[in-house]
Order: sequence, then C-alpha cells, then structure tokens
Amino acid sequence: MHAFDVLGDPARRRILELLACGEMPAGDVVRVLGEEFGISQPAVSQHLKVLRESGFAGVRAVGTRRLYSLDPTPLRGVDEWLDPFRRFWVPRLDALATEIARGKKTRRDGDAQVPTEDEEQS
Amino acid sequence: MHAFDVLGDPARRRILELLACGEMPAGDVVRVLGEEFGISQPAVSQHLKVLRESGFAGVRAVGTRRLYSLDPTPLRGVDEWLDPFRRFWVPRLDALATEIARGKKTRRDGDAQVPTEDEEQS
DNA sequence: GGCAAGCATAAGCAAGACGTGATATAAGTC
DNA sequence: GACTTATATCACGTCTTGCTTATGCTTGCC
Repeated sequence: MHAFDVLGDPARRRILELLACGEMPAGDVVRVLGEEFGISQPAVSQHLKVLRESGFAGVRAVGTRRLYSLDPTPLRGVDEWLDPFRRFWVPRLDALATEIARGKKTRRDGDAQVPTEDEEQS
Repeated sequence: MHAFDVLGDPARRRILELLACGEMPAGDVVRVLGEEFGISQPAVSQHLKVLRESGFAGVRAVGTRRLYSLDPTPLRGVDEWLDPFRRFWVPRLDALATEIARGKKTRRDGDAQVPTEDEEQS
C-alpha cells in the first residue's frame, strides 16, 4: 500500500498524530479512535496493522500490551514528493540567500513569489 | 474528497507533476497518462475532474481545448498537516539559530536530532 | 450545414477498502 | 488451572473507486 493511500484514511492520520506524541499502547489508541470516530477495536487494530506493514509505525510488546510508536520514514518520503511543489507557496529562499551573499540591496520581492511556468525549475 | 484521497492515486499524482511544469491541455495529459499508465481518455478525464473538484487544478477553455493548471492550495494544506511530524527528520533549526544568536560554540549535535516524547512539542 | 477534433459524461462492472461481530491467542491474576 | 484483560485475526457485507465502452456536447473548419 502506497504511503498516500495509508494517509488517505482519517482514522490512520489521527493515529499518526497520536503516535507523534510518543509511544502509545494499542488500547489507548482504540479508546481515542472509538470516541472520535465511533469505530470498534478490530477496526483500529486493522488500521494499526496497515500502519505497521506500510512502515509508518513500529510495535513493542510489553507484557500483554503492544506499544506502538511512530516511524517517520514514509512521512519523510511524502515530504520529499511534496518538495518540487513547495516552490508554489514558499518564497525562494535560495535566491534570497544568494542575493544576501552577494551583498545586493533587497529588491522588491516581486520575483520571490509563485513562479510562472517559463522560469527554470528543479 | 479529502486531499490525501486525491493524492492516493498514482495517476493523479502524475498529473499534478505534469501541471507543476505549467499549464497543459487535457489532450496532452491524456497522451502521457495513456503511455505511462495505459488508461483511456475517459479515465484521465475523470481524474482531471477529481482534481478540479478538490481544488488541485483549475481549467481554462481556449477554443476547443481545456488548459489545466495547478492550484497549490490543497497541497499546501497537506504540507501543513505534515509540519508537526517534520521534527522527526529535520534538524531543529530554531534551536540551532538560538544557539548561534547566543554565540555559543556548536555542541555535538546529539540533541538536534529526533526528539523524544518528553521534550516540548507544538 | 456537415463533419471532425477535443473533451466530458453516463452506465456498468470488478476489485478493494473499511466496517462489523465472532473468535483466537497470549499474558497476567487469583 | 480457571478467568480476565489486551490485542489480533477471521468471515462476511457494503460502499467506494477506478476502469471500460458508448455517447453527448462544443468548437473550429470546409
């Protein structure tokens, strides 16, 4: 299952948000998701399985509990996919840095905005 | 349809990549997707519809052609959702900046890495 | 007007995703 | 060993998605 498919489900996104705060036993996840989404324990368990198998989460058994933790690797991949698009909303810091390095006076920021298609890319 | 669901389909991701290079007529998209994914014109047209209706793309009619263009807004939303997770793989630039501002010597970068759950978040 | 090109829409179908209730498994408690 | 708790898995129904083929609607051109 592709990373974006995994993130397609709101319940799974919520689980990742929970895990971002630190390790969490499956039971706690079940409780929160149950309250917020009204879904059952098996449903949550299956989501956790998806997160496990797609590399978003790791598990650690402690007694009868299963402590889930976030693995950021696939999210990082998503972040990287997003990278070429970021130029559409992020001021071009590289160009800015270059200008600063050259000691130029700051120009009007007209060309530090969303680029048009005939600008260089990559 | 939620942004992440839209991005869940590889064909749609590809279309967004194409549109990132600039405006493109539907026919060209059909040709590329046809080659790369082996799908038909209606299939592509339906993907374009999804992208339109979810705000990822805009259209402009020119004669009999439909020029599609990227609208970065929803991608930006995705980027923002990703933000709280970024601390897991991005060195903490804010802390780094603080240290530099204070004129401290650069410490070993042991604590500039992935934070543990008992550190402050947000 | 007639025709072709460019694209969108409709209808139908197959596959997969997500939910449920029931049940299995394994560890802790008495 | 019996029972409870914590979690996973099974079997199954349903809804959604994404594809296909067929067709409709504009626009440009002769």
